[in-house]
Amino acid sequence: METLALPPQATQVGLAVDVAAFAMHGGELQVLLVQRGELPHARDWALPGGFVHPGEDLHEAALRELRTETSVTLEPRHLEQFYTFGAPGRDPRGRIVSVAHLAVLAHGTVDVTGGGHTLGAGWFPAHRPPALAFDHAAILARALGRLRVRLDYAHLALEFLPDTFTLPELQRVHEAILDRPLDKRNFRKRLLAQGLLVPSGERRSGVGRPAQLYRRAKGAKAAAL
Amino acid sequence: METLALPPQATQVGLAVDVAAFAMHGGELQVLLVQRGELPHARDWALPGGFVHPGEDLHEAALRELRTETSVTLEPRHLEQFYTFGAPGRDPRGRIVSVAHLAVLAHGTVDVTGGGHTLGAGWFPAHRPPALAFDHAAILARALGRLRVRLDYAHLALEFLPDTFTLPELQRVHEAILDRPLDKRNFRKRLLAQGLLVPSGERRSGVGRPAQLYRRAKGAKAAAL
DNA sequence: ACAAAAGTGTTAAACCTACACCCATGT
DNA sequence: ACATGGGTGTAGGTTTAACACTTTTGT
Repeated sequence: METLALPPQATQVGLAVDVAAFAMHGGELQVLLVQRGELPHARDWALPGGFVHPGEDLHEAALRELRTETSVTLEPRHLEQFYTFGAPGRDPRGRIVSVAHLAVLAHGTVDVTGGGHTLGAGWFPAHRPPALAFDHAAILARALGRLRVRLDYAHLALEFLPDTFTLPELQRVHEAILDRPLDKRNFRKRLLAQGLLVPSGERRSGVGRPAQLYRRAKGAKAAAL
Repeated sequence: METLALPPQATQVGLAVDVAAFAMHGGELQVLLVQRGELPHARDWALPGGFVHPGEDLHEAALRELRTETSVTLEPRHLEQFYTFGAPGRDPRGRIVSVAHLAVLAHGTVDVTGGGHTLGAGWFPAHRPPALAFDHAAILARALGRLRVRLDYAHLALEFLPDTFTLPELQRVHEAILDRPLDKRNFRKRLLAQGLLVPSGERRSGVGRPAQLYRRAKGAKAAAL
């Protein structure tokens, strides 16, 4: 079987992955961007990404690009392919098809620096990003849409937080992703009714009344897509 | 810009599209399959698909493969990319990445014959398909999942029917996609409450009381994804 | 007249939304 | 004591699910 040849009509294209990686910082939803060091679009900001290696899975490639183009070394809490961008003119270097991925990074993934052939890396407000290279603005917009859908559905909001967290913190994650305020009482009722959260100790924040800490209930895994 | 070269690390892969095309026949949800005429998997059934041409959009490629591998000449009523399959070992001929598409064909698209290098084409029960080539069983399973999600959401069920249709016919589409029975009264209430359907003339079916015909309300376009 | 499929309403439970005040802590 | 943010309940409207009989036609 290994000896079968590709048929002649098989278009060869460059295969890339791009990653829209999100995290919460300062109560805001932020997206991780890198500053390109090479043409085309040198010095422009872009989503981390690059070419898939031979024999490498798409998922692995996305993980690798995240690690090598930024200083992020921990595994993302969530990584999911969400759309493939393949319009013929999208990259001036030729036919390059990019499989876009959505990643959620653990809380505390703050320090990012460039790696590989990037000039730097940084966090930017996900809903108000700077100008982006290629068609990355469209990719980011679609990533945000997918993130919104996943909120209800799976328990993806928890992946933005440490193992233990307070309900107000979780609410801020939801609000940041939806980009609108939510009612505190209704939010609590809904989340606690789902039975995925169990209380633990107590905690004092810097200011105000201390909040109850929760962790995800054992045996609560994210729903299938 | 056109003169920029692909960087050396750009893996070249074969780029393909596969199409899971659905229609209703005999009250059942059916999927369109072709019988392969070439190695690998000669004589096995597979989703229609093939290599993207240079300069061709993914969407166009999916339309073309549908036309040339089967006798389907009308535009699909719906065509949407839903997932990209790129595991290194999925095709014995080498690294081939397939962007999978979901299509809905108009009611009455019955006669299908093979084209191109296929031995034939035919309709099969979508929920109980025959053995399929490559990883096409996984592709089909995911297509069915997406179809289910789109039911609620957009008004995709209407695309399975002719311009005018009865409510029991529409209900059968929903039931076929969900693969479970629905309550007649609740179904009607829900659908009519959406205000997307307007009644027209009357119609007699072969047997039993004739059913009211409906058409989609003017100005009701499918919701965005 | 009978067989076959279309059509029709009500009720209970669950869910969603809006809304305002008291509580526990640090300074 | 006061500023800060955490925590709590209720009522109205909407949505969902379960459920059985009558109507219209063709044979």
